[in-house]
Amino acid sequence: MEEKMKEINSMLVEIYDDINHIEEYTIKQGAFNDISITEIHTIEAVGMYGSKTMSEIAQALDITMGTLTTAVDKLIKKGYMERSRSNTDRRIVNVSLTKRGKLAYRIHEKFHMDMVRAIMKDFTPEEEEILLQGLRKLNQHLKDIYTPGK
Amino acid sequence: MEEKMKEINSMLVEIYDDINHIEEYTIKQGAFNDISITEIHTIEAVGMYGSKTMSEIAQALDITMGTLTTAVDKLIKKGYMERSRSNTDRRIVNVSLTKRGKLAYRIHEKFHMDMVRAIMKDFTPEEEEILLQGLRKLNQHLKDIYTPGK
DNA sequence: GGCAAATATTTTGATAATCAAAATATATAG
DNA sequence: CTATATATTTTGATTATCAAAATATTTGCC
Repeated sequence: MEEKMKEINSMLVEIYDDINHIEEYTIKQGAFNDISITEIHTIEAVGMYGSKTMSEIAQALDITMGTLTTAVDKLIKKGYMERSRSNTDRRIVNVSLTKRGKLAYRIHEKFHMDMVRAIMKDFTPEEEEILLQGLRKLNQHLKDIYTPGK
Repeated sequence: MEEKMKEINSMLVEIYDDINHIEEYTIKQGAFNDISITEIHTIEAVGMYGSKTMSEIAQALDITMGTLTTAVDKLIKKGYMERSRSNTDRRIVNVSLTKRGKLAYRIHEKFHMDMVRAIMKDFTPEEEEILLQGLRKLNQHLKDIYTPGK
C-alpha cells in the first residue's frame, strides 16, 4: 500500500513536470513559436467561439485583470486576439480570437487529445469507464479541499 | 469515444490546476510561509541527505545555474540551506539543507503523501490499479515524445 | 613545471508573469 | 443629478527566468 502510494506520487510529479516541458517544447518547435505556454492558456481561456469579457478570462485563469490586460495587449500585437468595447455597456471589453488565434487553439487542443489518446491506448471500454470515474472522484475531492477564489 | 476523451482531458487539466493551487495555498498557510513553491522544489532537489553540487541541482530542476545561484542565495539568506566549497575541487560548490530546510522538506513530502492518500481513499483496488496503469502509460508517452535535455 | 583548454560557478543585463493599489471610465440607484 | 458600484487599465514593484560574459580552478600535454 505504502509502495503503491509512493509510485503514484512520483508518477504524478514526473507527469506534472513532463507536461510542462513538453507543452513548452511543442510550442517552441511548432508553427506558433512566438508565444509561451502562458499565452496559449490565455488563448484557450478566450475560447473558439464568440467572445469573453476581461473579468471572465481573468477568473478562468485565476489571475488579476491587471496581469490579463498586459497579456492581452501582447497577444493582440502578435495577432492572436482582438478587443472590442461592448455596445450595451461601454465599461465591458470583449476579447475574441483572430483566425491565427483559432489555429493556435486547435493545435494546442490536438496536443492535449494526443495525450489522452496515449493514456487510453490498449484500455478496454470498461477500463476507460473506470479511469473516467476515478478522475471524476479525484477532481471532486480536490475541489472539496480547495475551491479557487475562496 | 471522442466525448469521453474530452471529458478525461478536461478532468486532467482541472486536476493539474487544482494541485497547483492547493500546493501554493498549503505553503502560504503553513509554518514556512516565507517560501514559494519554486523554492520548495529547490529544497526538494537538494534532498534530505548529504549535499548536491550546483550542476546537479540545476540539471534536476532543468534551470540554468545562473537562475539557481540567485535562488540558492535567497534560500541561504532565509536559513533553509548552506553552501560550501568542495575541498577536493575548489570549483565545485556543495549545497545542503539546514535543520529548517529539512523540516520544510518533510512537511512538503507529507503534503504529497496526504494528497495521494486522499486520492486513494475513495478508490476500490480495481480503480486504483487502472488509475496507476493510466498514469504509467501517460508517463511513458510523455517520455517517448520528449526527453528533457535533448 | 607551466600554459592552454576545459569545467564549475557567479555576475550581468535583459525579459515575462505576476500582484496590489491607484486611476479612469461608465453605469445604476436613489 | 449625484453618489456609489462596476469594469478595466495603469503604475510600481517583485520573482523567476535566460543567455552570455566574467571569474576561478583544474587538467592535459609538451
